[in-house]
Amino acid sequence: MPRYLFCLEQFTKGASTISSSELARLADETAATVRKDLSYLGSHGTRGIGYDVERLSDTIRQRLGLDRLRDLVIVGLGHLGTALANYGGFDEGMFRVVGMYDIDPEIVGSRVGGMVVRHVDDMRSDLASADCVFGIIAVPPDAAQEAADLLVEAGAAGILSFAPTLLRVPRQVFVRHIDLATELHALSYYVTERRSHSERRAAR
Amino acid sequence: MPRYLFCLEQFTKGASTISSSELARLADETAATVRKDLSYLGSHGTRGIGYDVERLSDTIRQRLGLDRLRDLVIVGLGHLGTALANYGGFDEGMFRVVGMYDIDPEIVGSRVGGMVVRHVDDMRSDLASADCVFGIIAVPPDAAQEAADLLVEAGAAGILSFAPTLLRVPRQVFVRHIDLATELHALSYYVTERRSHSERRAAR
DNA sequence: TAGATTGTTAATCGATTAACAATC
DNA sequence: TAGATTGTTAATCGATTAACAATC
Repeated sequence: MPRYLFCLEQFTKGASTISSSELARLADETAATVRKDLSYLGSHGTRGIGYDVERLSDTIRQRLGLDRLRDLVIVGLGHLGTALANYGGFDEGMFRVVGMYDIDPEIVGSRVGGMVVRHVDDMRSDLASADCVFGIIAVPPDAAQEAADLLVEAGAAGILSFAPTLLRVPRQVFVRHIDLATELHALSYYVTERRSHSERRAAR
Repeated sequence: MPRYLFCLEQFTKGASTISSSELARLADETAATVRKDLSYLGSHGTRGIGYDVERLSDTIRQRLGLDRLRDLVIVGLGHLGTALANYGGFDEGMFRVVGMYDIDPEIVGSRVGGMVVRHVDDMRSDLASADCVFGIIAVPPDAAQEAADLLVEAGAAGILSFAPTLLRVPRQVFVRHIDLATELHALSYYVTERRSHSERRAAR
């Protein structure tokens, strides 16, 4: 579902309406699946015409809980954290960075993207009044679990981790995990699969 | 499948054997599914004991085409590209960075992680003799399509893109796409879902 | 032998697809 | 009216699960 939204946002530059087959092509799906998924949203397209891009985007955003602003904190302001902090897509996407934390004295106190990096020890009190905060972990592997613990203590509702480490967190905290090695493995898998397919085809 | 490998690698510090239920817990799966998936690999566990961690890892790696070294190039050496270049997990994971490319004169010629960044125009000739190369795109959104085109021309077999842009590439090139906004959307979705669940539960 | 855990079958469940009436 | 495209049903396909014999 986030993928549909992503494709729609890419597409906005074009027409104001999109058909299920067009969206399917963009999202690498079949038209039938797209229609099924969208009808599940209770969303209303127009027969003979397609879906209103703007209206559909709004409906999906609402469904994803993106109708109100979400607060983000970034833990770890090395190269990765800095890159994430400077990522522009937050504004449109209904996220805003409300805090940046590090443990390195050289980094704490410096400015990244117009915001002063604070010490991780300040996180808990900083976020005491926040309602629903998402944490992004961009620290070295050894520090990832500690960062997760701090985020949990500070009341984070969800964590997005870029560290190649399995995190132990209470069940009520959602964790998503982006691991470069895993992504490369997946890529390698597809390429290997396809190659052996064409080899088999060539052998016939 | 890459996820199993990831979990196994995390686990290695412990015992030399792992049961389907343990692996299931780590990978957020059911024991039955794990056994089904692994049996599909033709892998052999031992009844009453479990799976040999080392042997299982090797089997999965082989299946993923990770039995031989894969070459990587990184396009875009800003903060994100630099973070990726310094990522340590390549060595164990059977990937190695063979080239770094940028277009900015301030970056071209500098050293990142012990390797000199070259100009994107050099990529094609640099990779002429390479067999199976994966490209990582870590450039700003506007430059992503251009980077993809260059990688395709240079003969990349797969592309991992961190740019929030839909890429047009020939069908034979595999693309994986990591978009921060999409990940956050997914996180937001789960949290929203769960919250409305517990509200419903509370309402009863 | 007793306990543990795999490998695999059969049953269930859910997701995808084809197809077409509804309708703009 | 003719063409296009949705929304939805019914059929198919695949994935997950339960369960248990096999066996270490």
